[in-house]
Amino acid sequence: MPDRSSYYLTTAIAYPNNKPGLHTLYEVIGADVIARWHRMKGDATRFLTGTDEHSVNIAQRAQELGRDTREFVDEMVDLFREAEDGLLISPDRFIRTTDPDHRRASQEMVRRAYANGDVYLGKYEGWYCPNEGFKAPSDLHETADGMRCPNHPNIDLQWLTERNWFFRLSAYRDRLLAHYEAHPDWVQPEYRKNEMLAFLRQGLEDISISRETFHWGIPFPIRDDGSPATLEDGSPDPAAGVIYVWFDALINYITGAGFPDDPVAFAKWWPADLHVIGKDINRFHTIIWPAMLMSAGIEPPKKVWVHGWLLAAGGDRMSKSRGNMLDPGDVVAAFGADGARYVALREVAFDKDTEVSWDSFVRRYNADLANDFGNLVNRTVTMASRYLGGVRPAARSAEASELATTWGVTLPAYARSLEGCLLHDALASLWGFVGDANRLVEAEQPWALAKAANGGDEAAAARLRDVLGDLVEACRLIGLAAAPYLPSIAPRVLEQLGYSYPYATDGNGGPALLEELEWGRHAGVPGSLGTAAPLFPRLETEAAAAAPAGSPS
RNA sequence: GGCUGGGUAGCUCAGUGGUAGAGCAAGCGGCUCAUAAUCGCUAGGUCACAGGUUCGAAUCCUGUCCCAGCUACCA
Repeated sequence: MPDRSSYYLTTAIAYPNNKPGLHTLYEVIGADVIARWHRMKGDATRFLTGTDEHSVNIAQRAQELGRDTREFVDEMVDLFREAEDGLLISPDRFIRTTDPDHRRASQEMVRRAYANGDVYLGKYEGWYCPNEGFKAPSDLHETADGMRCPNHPNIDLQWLTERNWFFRLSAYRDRLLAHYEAHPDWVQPEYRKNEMLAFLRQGLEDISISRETFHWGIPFPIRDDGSPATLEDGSPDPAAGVIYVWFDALINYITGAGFPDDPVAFAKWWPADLHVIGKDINRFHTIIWPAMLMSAGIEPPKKVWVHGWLLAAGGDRMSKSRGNMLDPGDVVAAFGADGARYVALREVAFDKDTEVSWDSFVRRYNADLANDFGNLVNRTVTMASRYLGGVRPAARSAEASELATTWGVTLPAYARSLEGCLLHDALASLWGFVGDANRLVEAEQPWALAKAANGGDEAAAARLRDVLGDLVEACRLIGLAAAPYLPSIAPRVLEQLGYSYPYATDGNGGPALLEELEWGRHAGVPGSLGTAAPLFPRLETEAAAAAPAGSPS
């Protein structure tokens, strides 16, 4: 047997300065679906998600609240983990940039870049807010009194120069362009790649990678003279400053693969197969990050997928401060974890921004999950139980069943979309098949066949078994195929159909999914149907589905 | 400002030269196995606006208006 192929994917790590909204977790839900798909296919899969905790804003926020920074982030990180648990996110590791191995990885990357001649001492100049540190000009207002910080308009800003270490990003322009040329699909969707190519062609400036005005960060491992920045007692020398948060944040992806402590694991997982990121951090991932890796003699990731955002009604960006975000807890409470995952990924295109609302989620849930799929399973199990005495009917052969023919088209389209990160298109393909199954019920009218069979019509009895067998098989296939999206409902579908569910709760173990998704895979296996029970209770649009206060409507 | 993409049915969107499409929502009808579910039918658009090319334009060209993204150190 050949080794299982490995698949390593990551999300961006979130900065935990607040309770996460659904728009933040959307990316993680999408990545989780991809991770589960690969696990079920039988790939050795590693899925990394986590938090980016070294931003000056985090330290600032903790200070405002009068809290110890570490204690504050621990609490915020718990909120993230709870929200992810509620959505059945299944990371193989939840990485925190405050983890000790990440400190080692970040310092090692600085050392390697330094050894390679790509790190040098320079100075960083800019407007400095005494309360917040250096501010980008784009974050400031120019007034008659000079430049002002929007958060502290009464304080005079200072033009300061700080000693900084710089990374020689400018040296990597041509190598990056060559990389883009050699790997034309490495940044997707295409228009996101083109934006970065345009940026590259303008030329690159070096970037600062250290800070010395605050100490919430990973200690910079090198002194001005190149010697290790370690004090006699082995502790880091605070005078050396800290690694700038962006440089350390990106490195989480290799820390999570075993760098530098575990070369065997690292060789297995790296380069990553997929980074799923938001459009706001494209440049960091597709220009700075590959240059950092090149400098350290490490291959760039194979693919970066840049997803869009959930927008509130009117096209506004969702945020806590705007008061228009969807609380994942509310969404899970109303739709269930599976329903929340489904509506988010079905309503929002994974390759661009989409406007969503509580109402659009309710409509989608009712139409696709309660009415189409949930009801299909319910009517199938009910009819088969009633008409056939609880014995599970076998599907017809693939040659004899029109549903099998349709499935032969549906599954490849579904798999192609999913593996191409078009997670919404994948669901659209699969739900087309749900409609085919519902139409078969109307065309065959099993209740009429049952009546005829009761009257002694042998042909009708045979046809009844065939039709219901096909429908049971269709439900099995849909339930299994949708399992990455509906991880807790899929086992219940199989159970109602009288099948055991062979995968663990994270999708690992069990037979290769694509084999299980062959029409009639278990047609010869006798079994009894389970009990029909609604999988997705319908939400009434007026009472039960009322949007929680504060949600965009 | 520059570059790129977009403005199509109430909603979300597909459709790159040949008589406007899907899903949802709405109305009507059928069926009864089912979560008032399902199946069928109907209605609904001067395809942002104005010119132009063409036998013919949502689709190509020009201009205008509007929206979004990119245009480097908040992350």
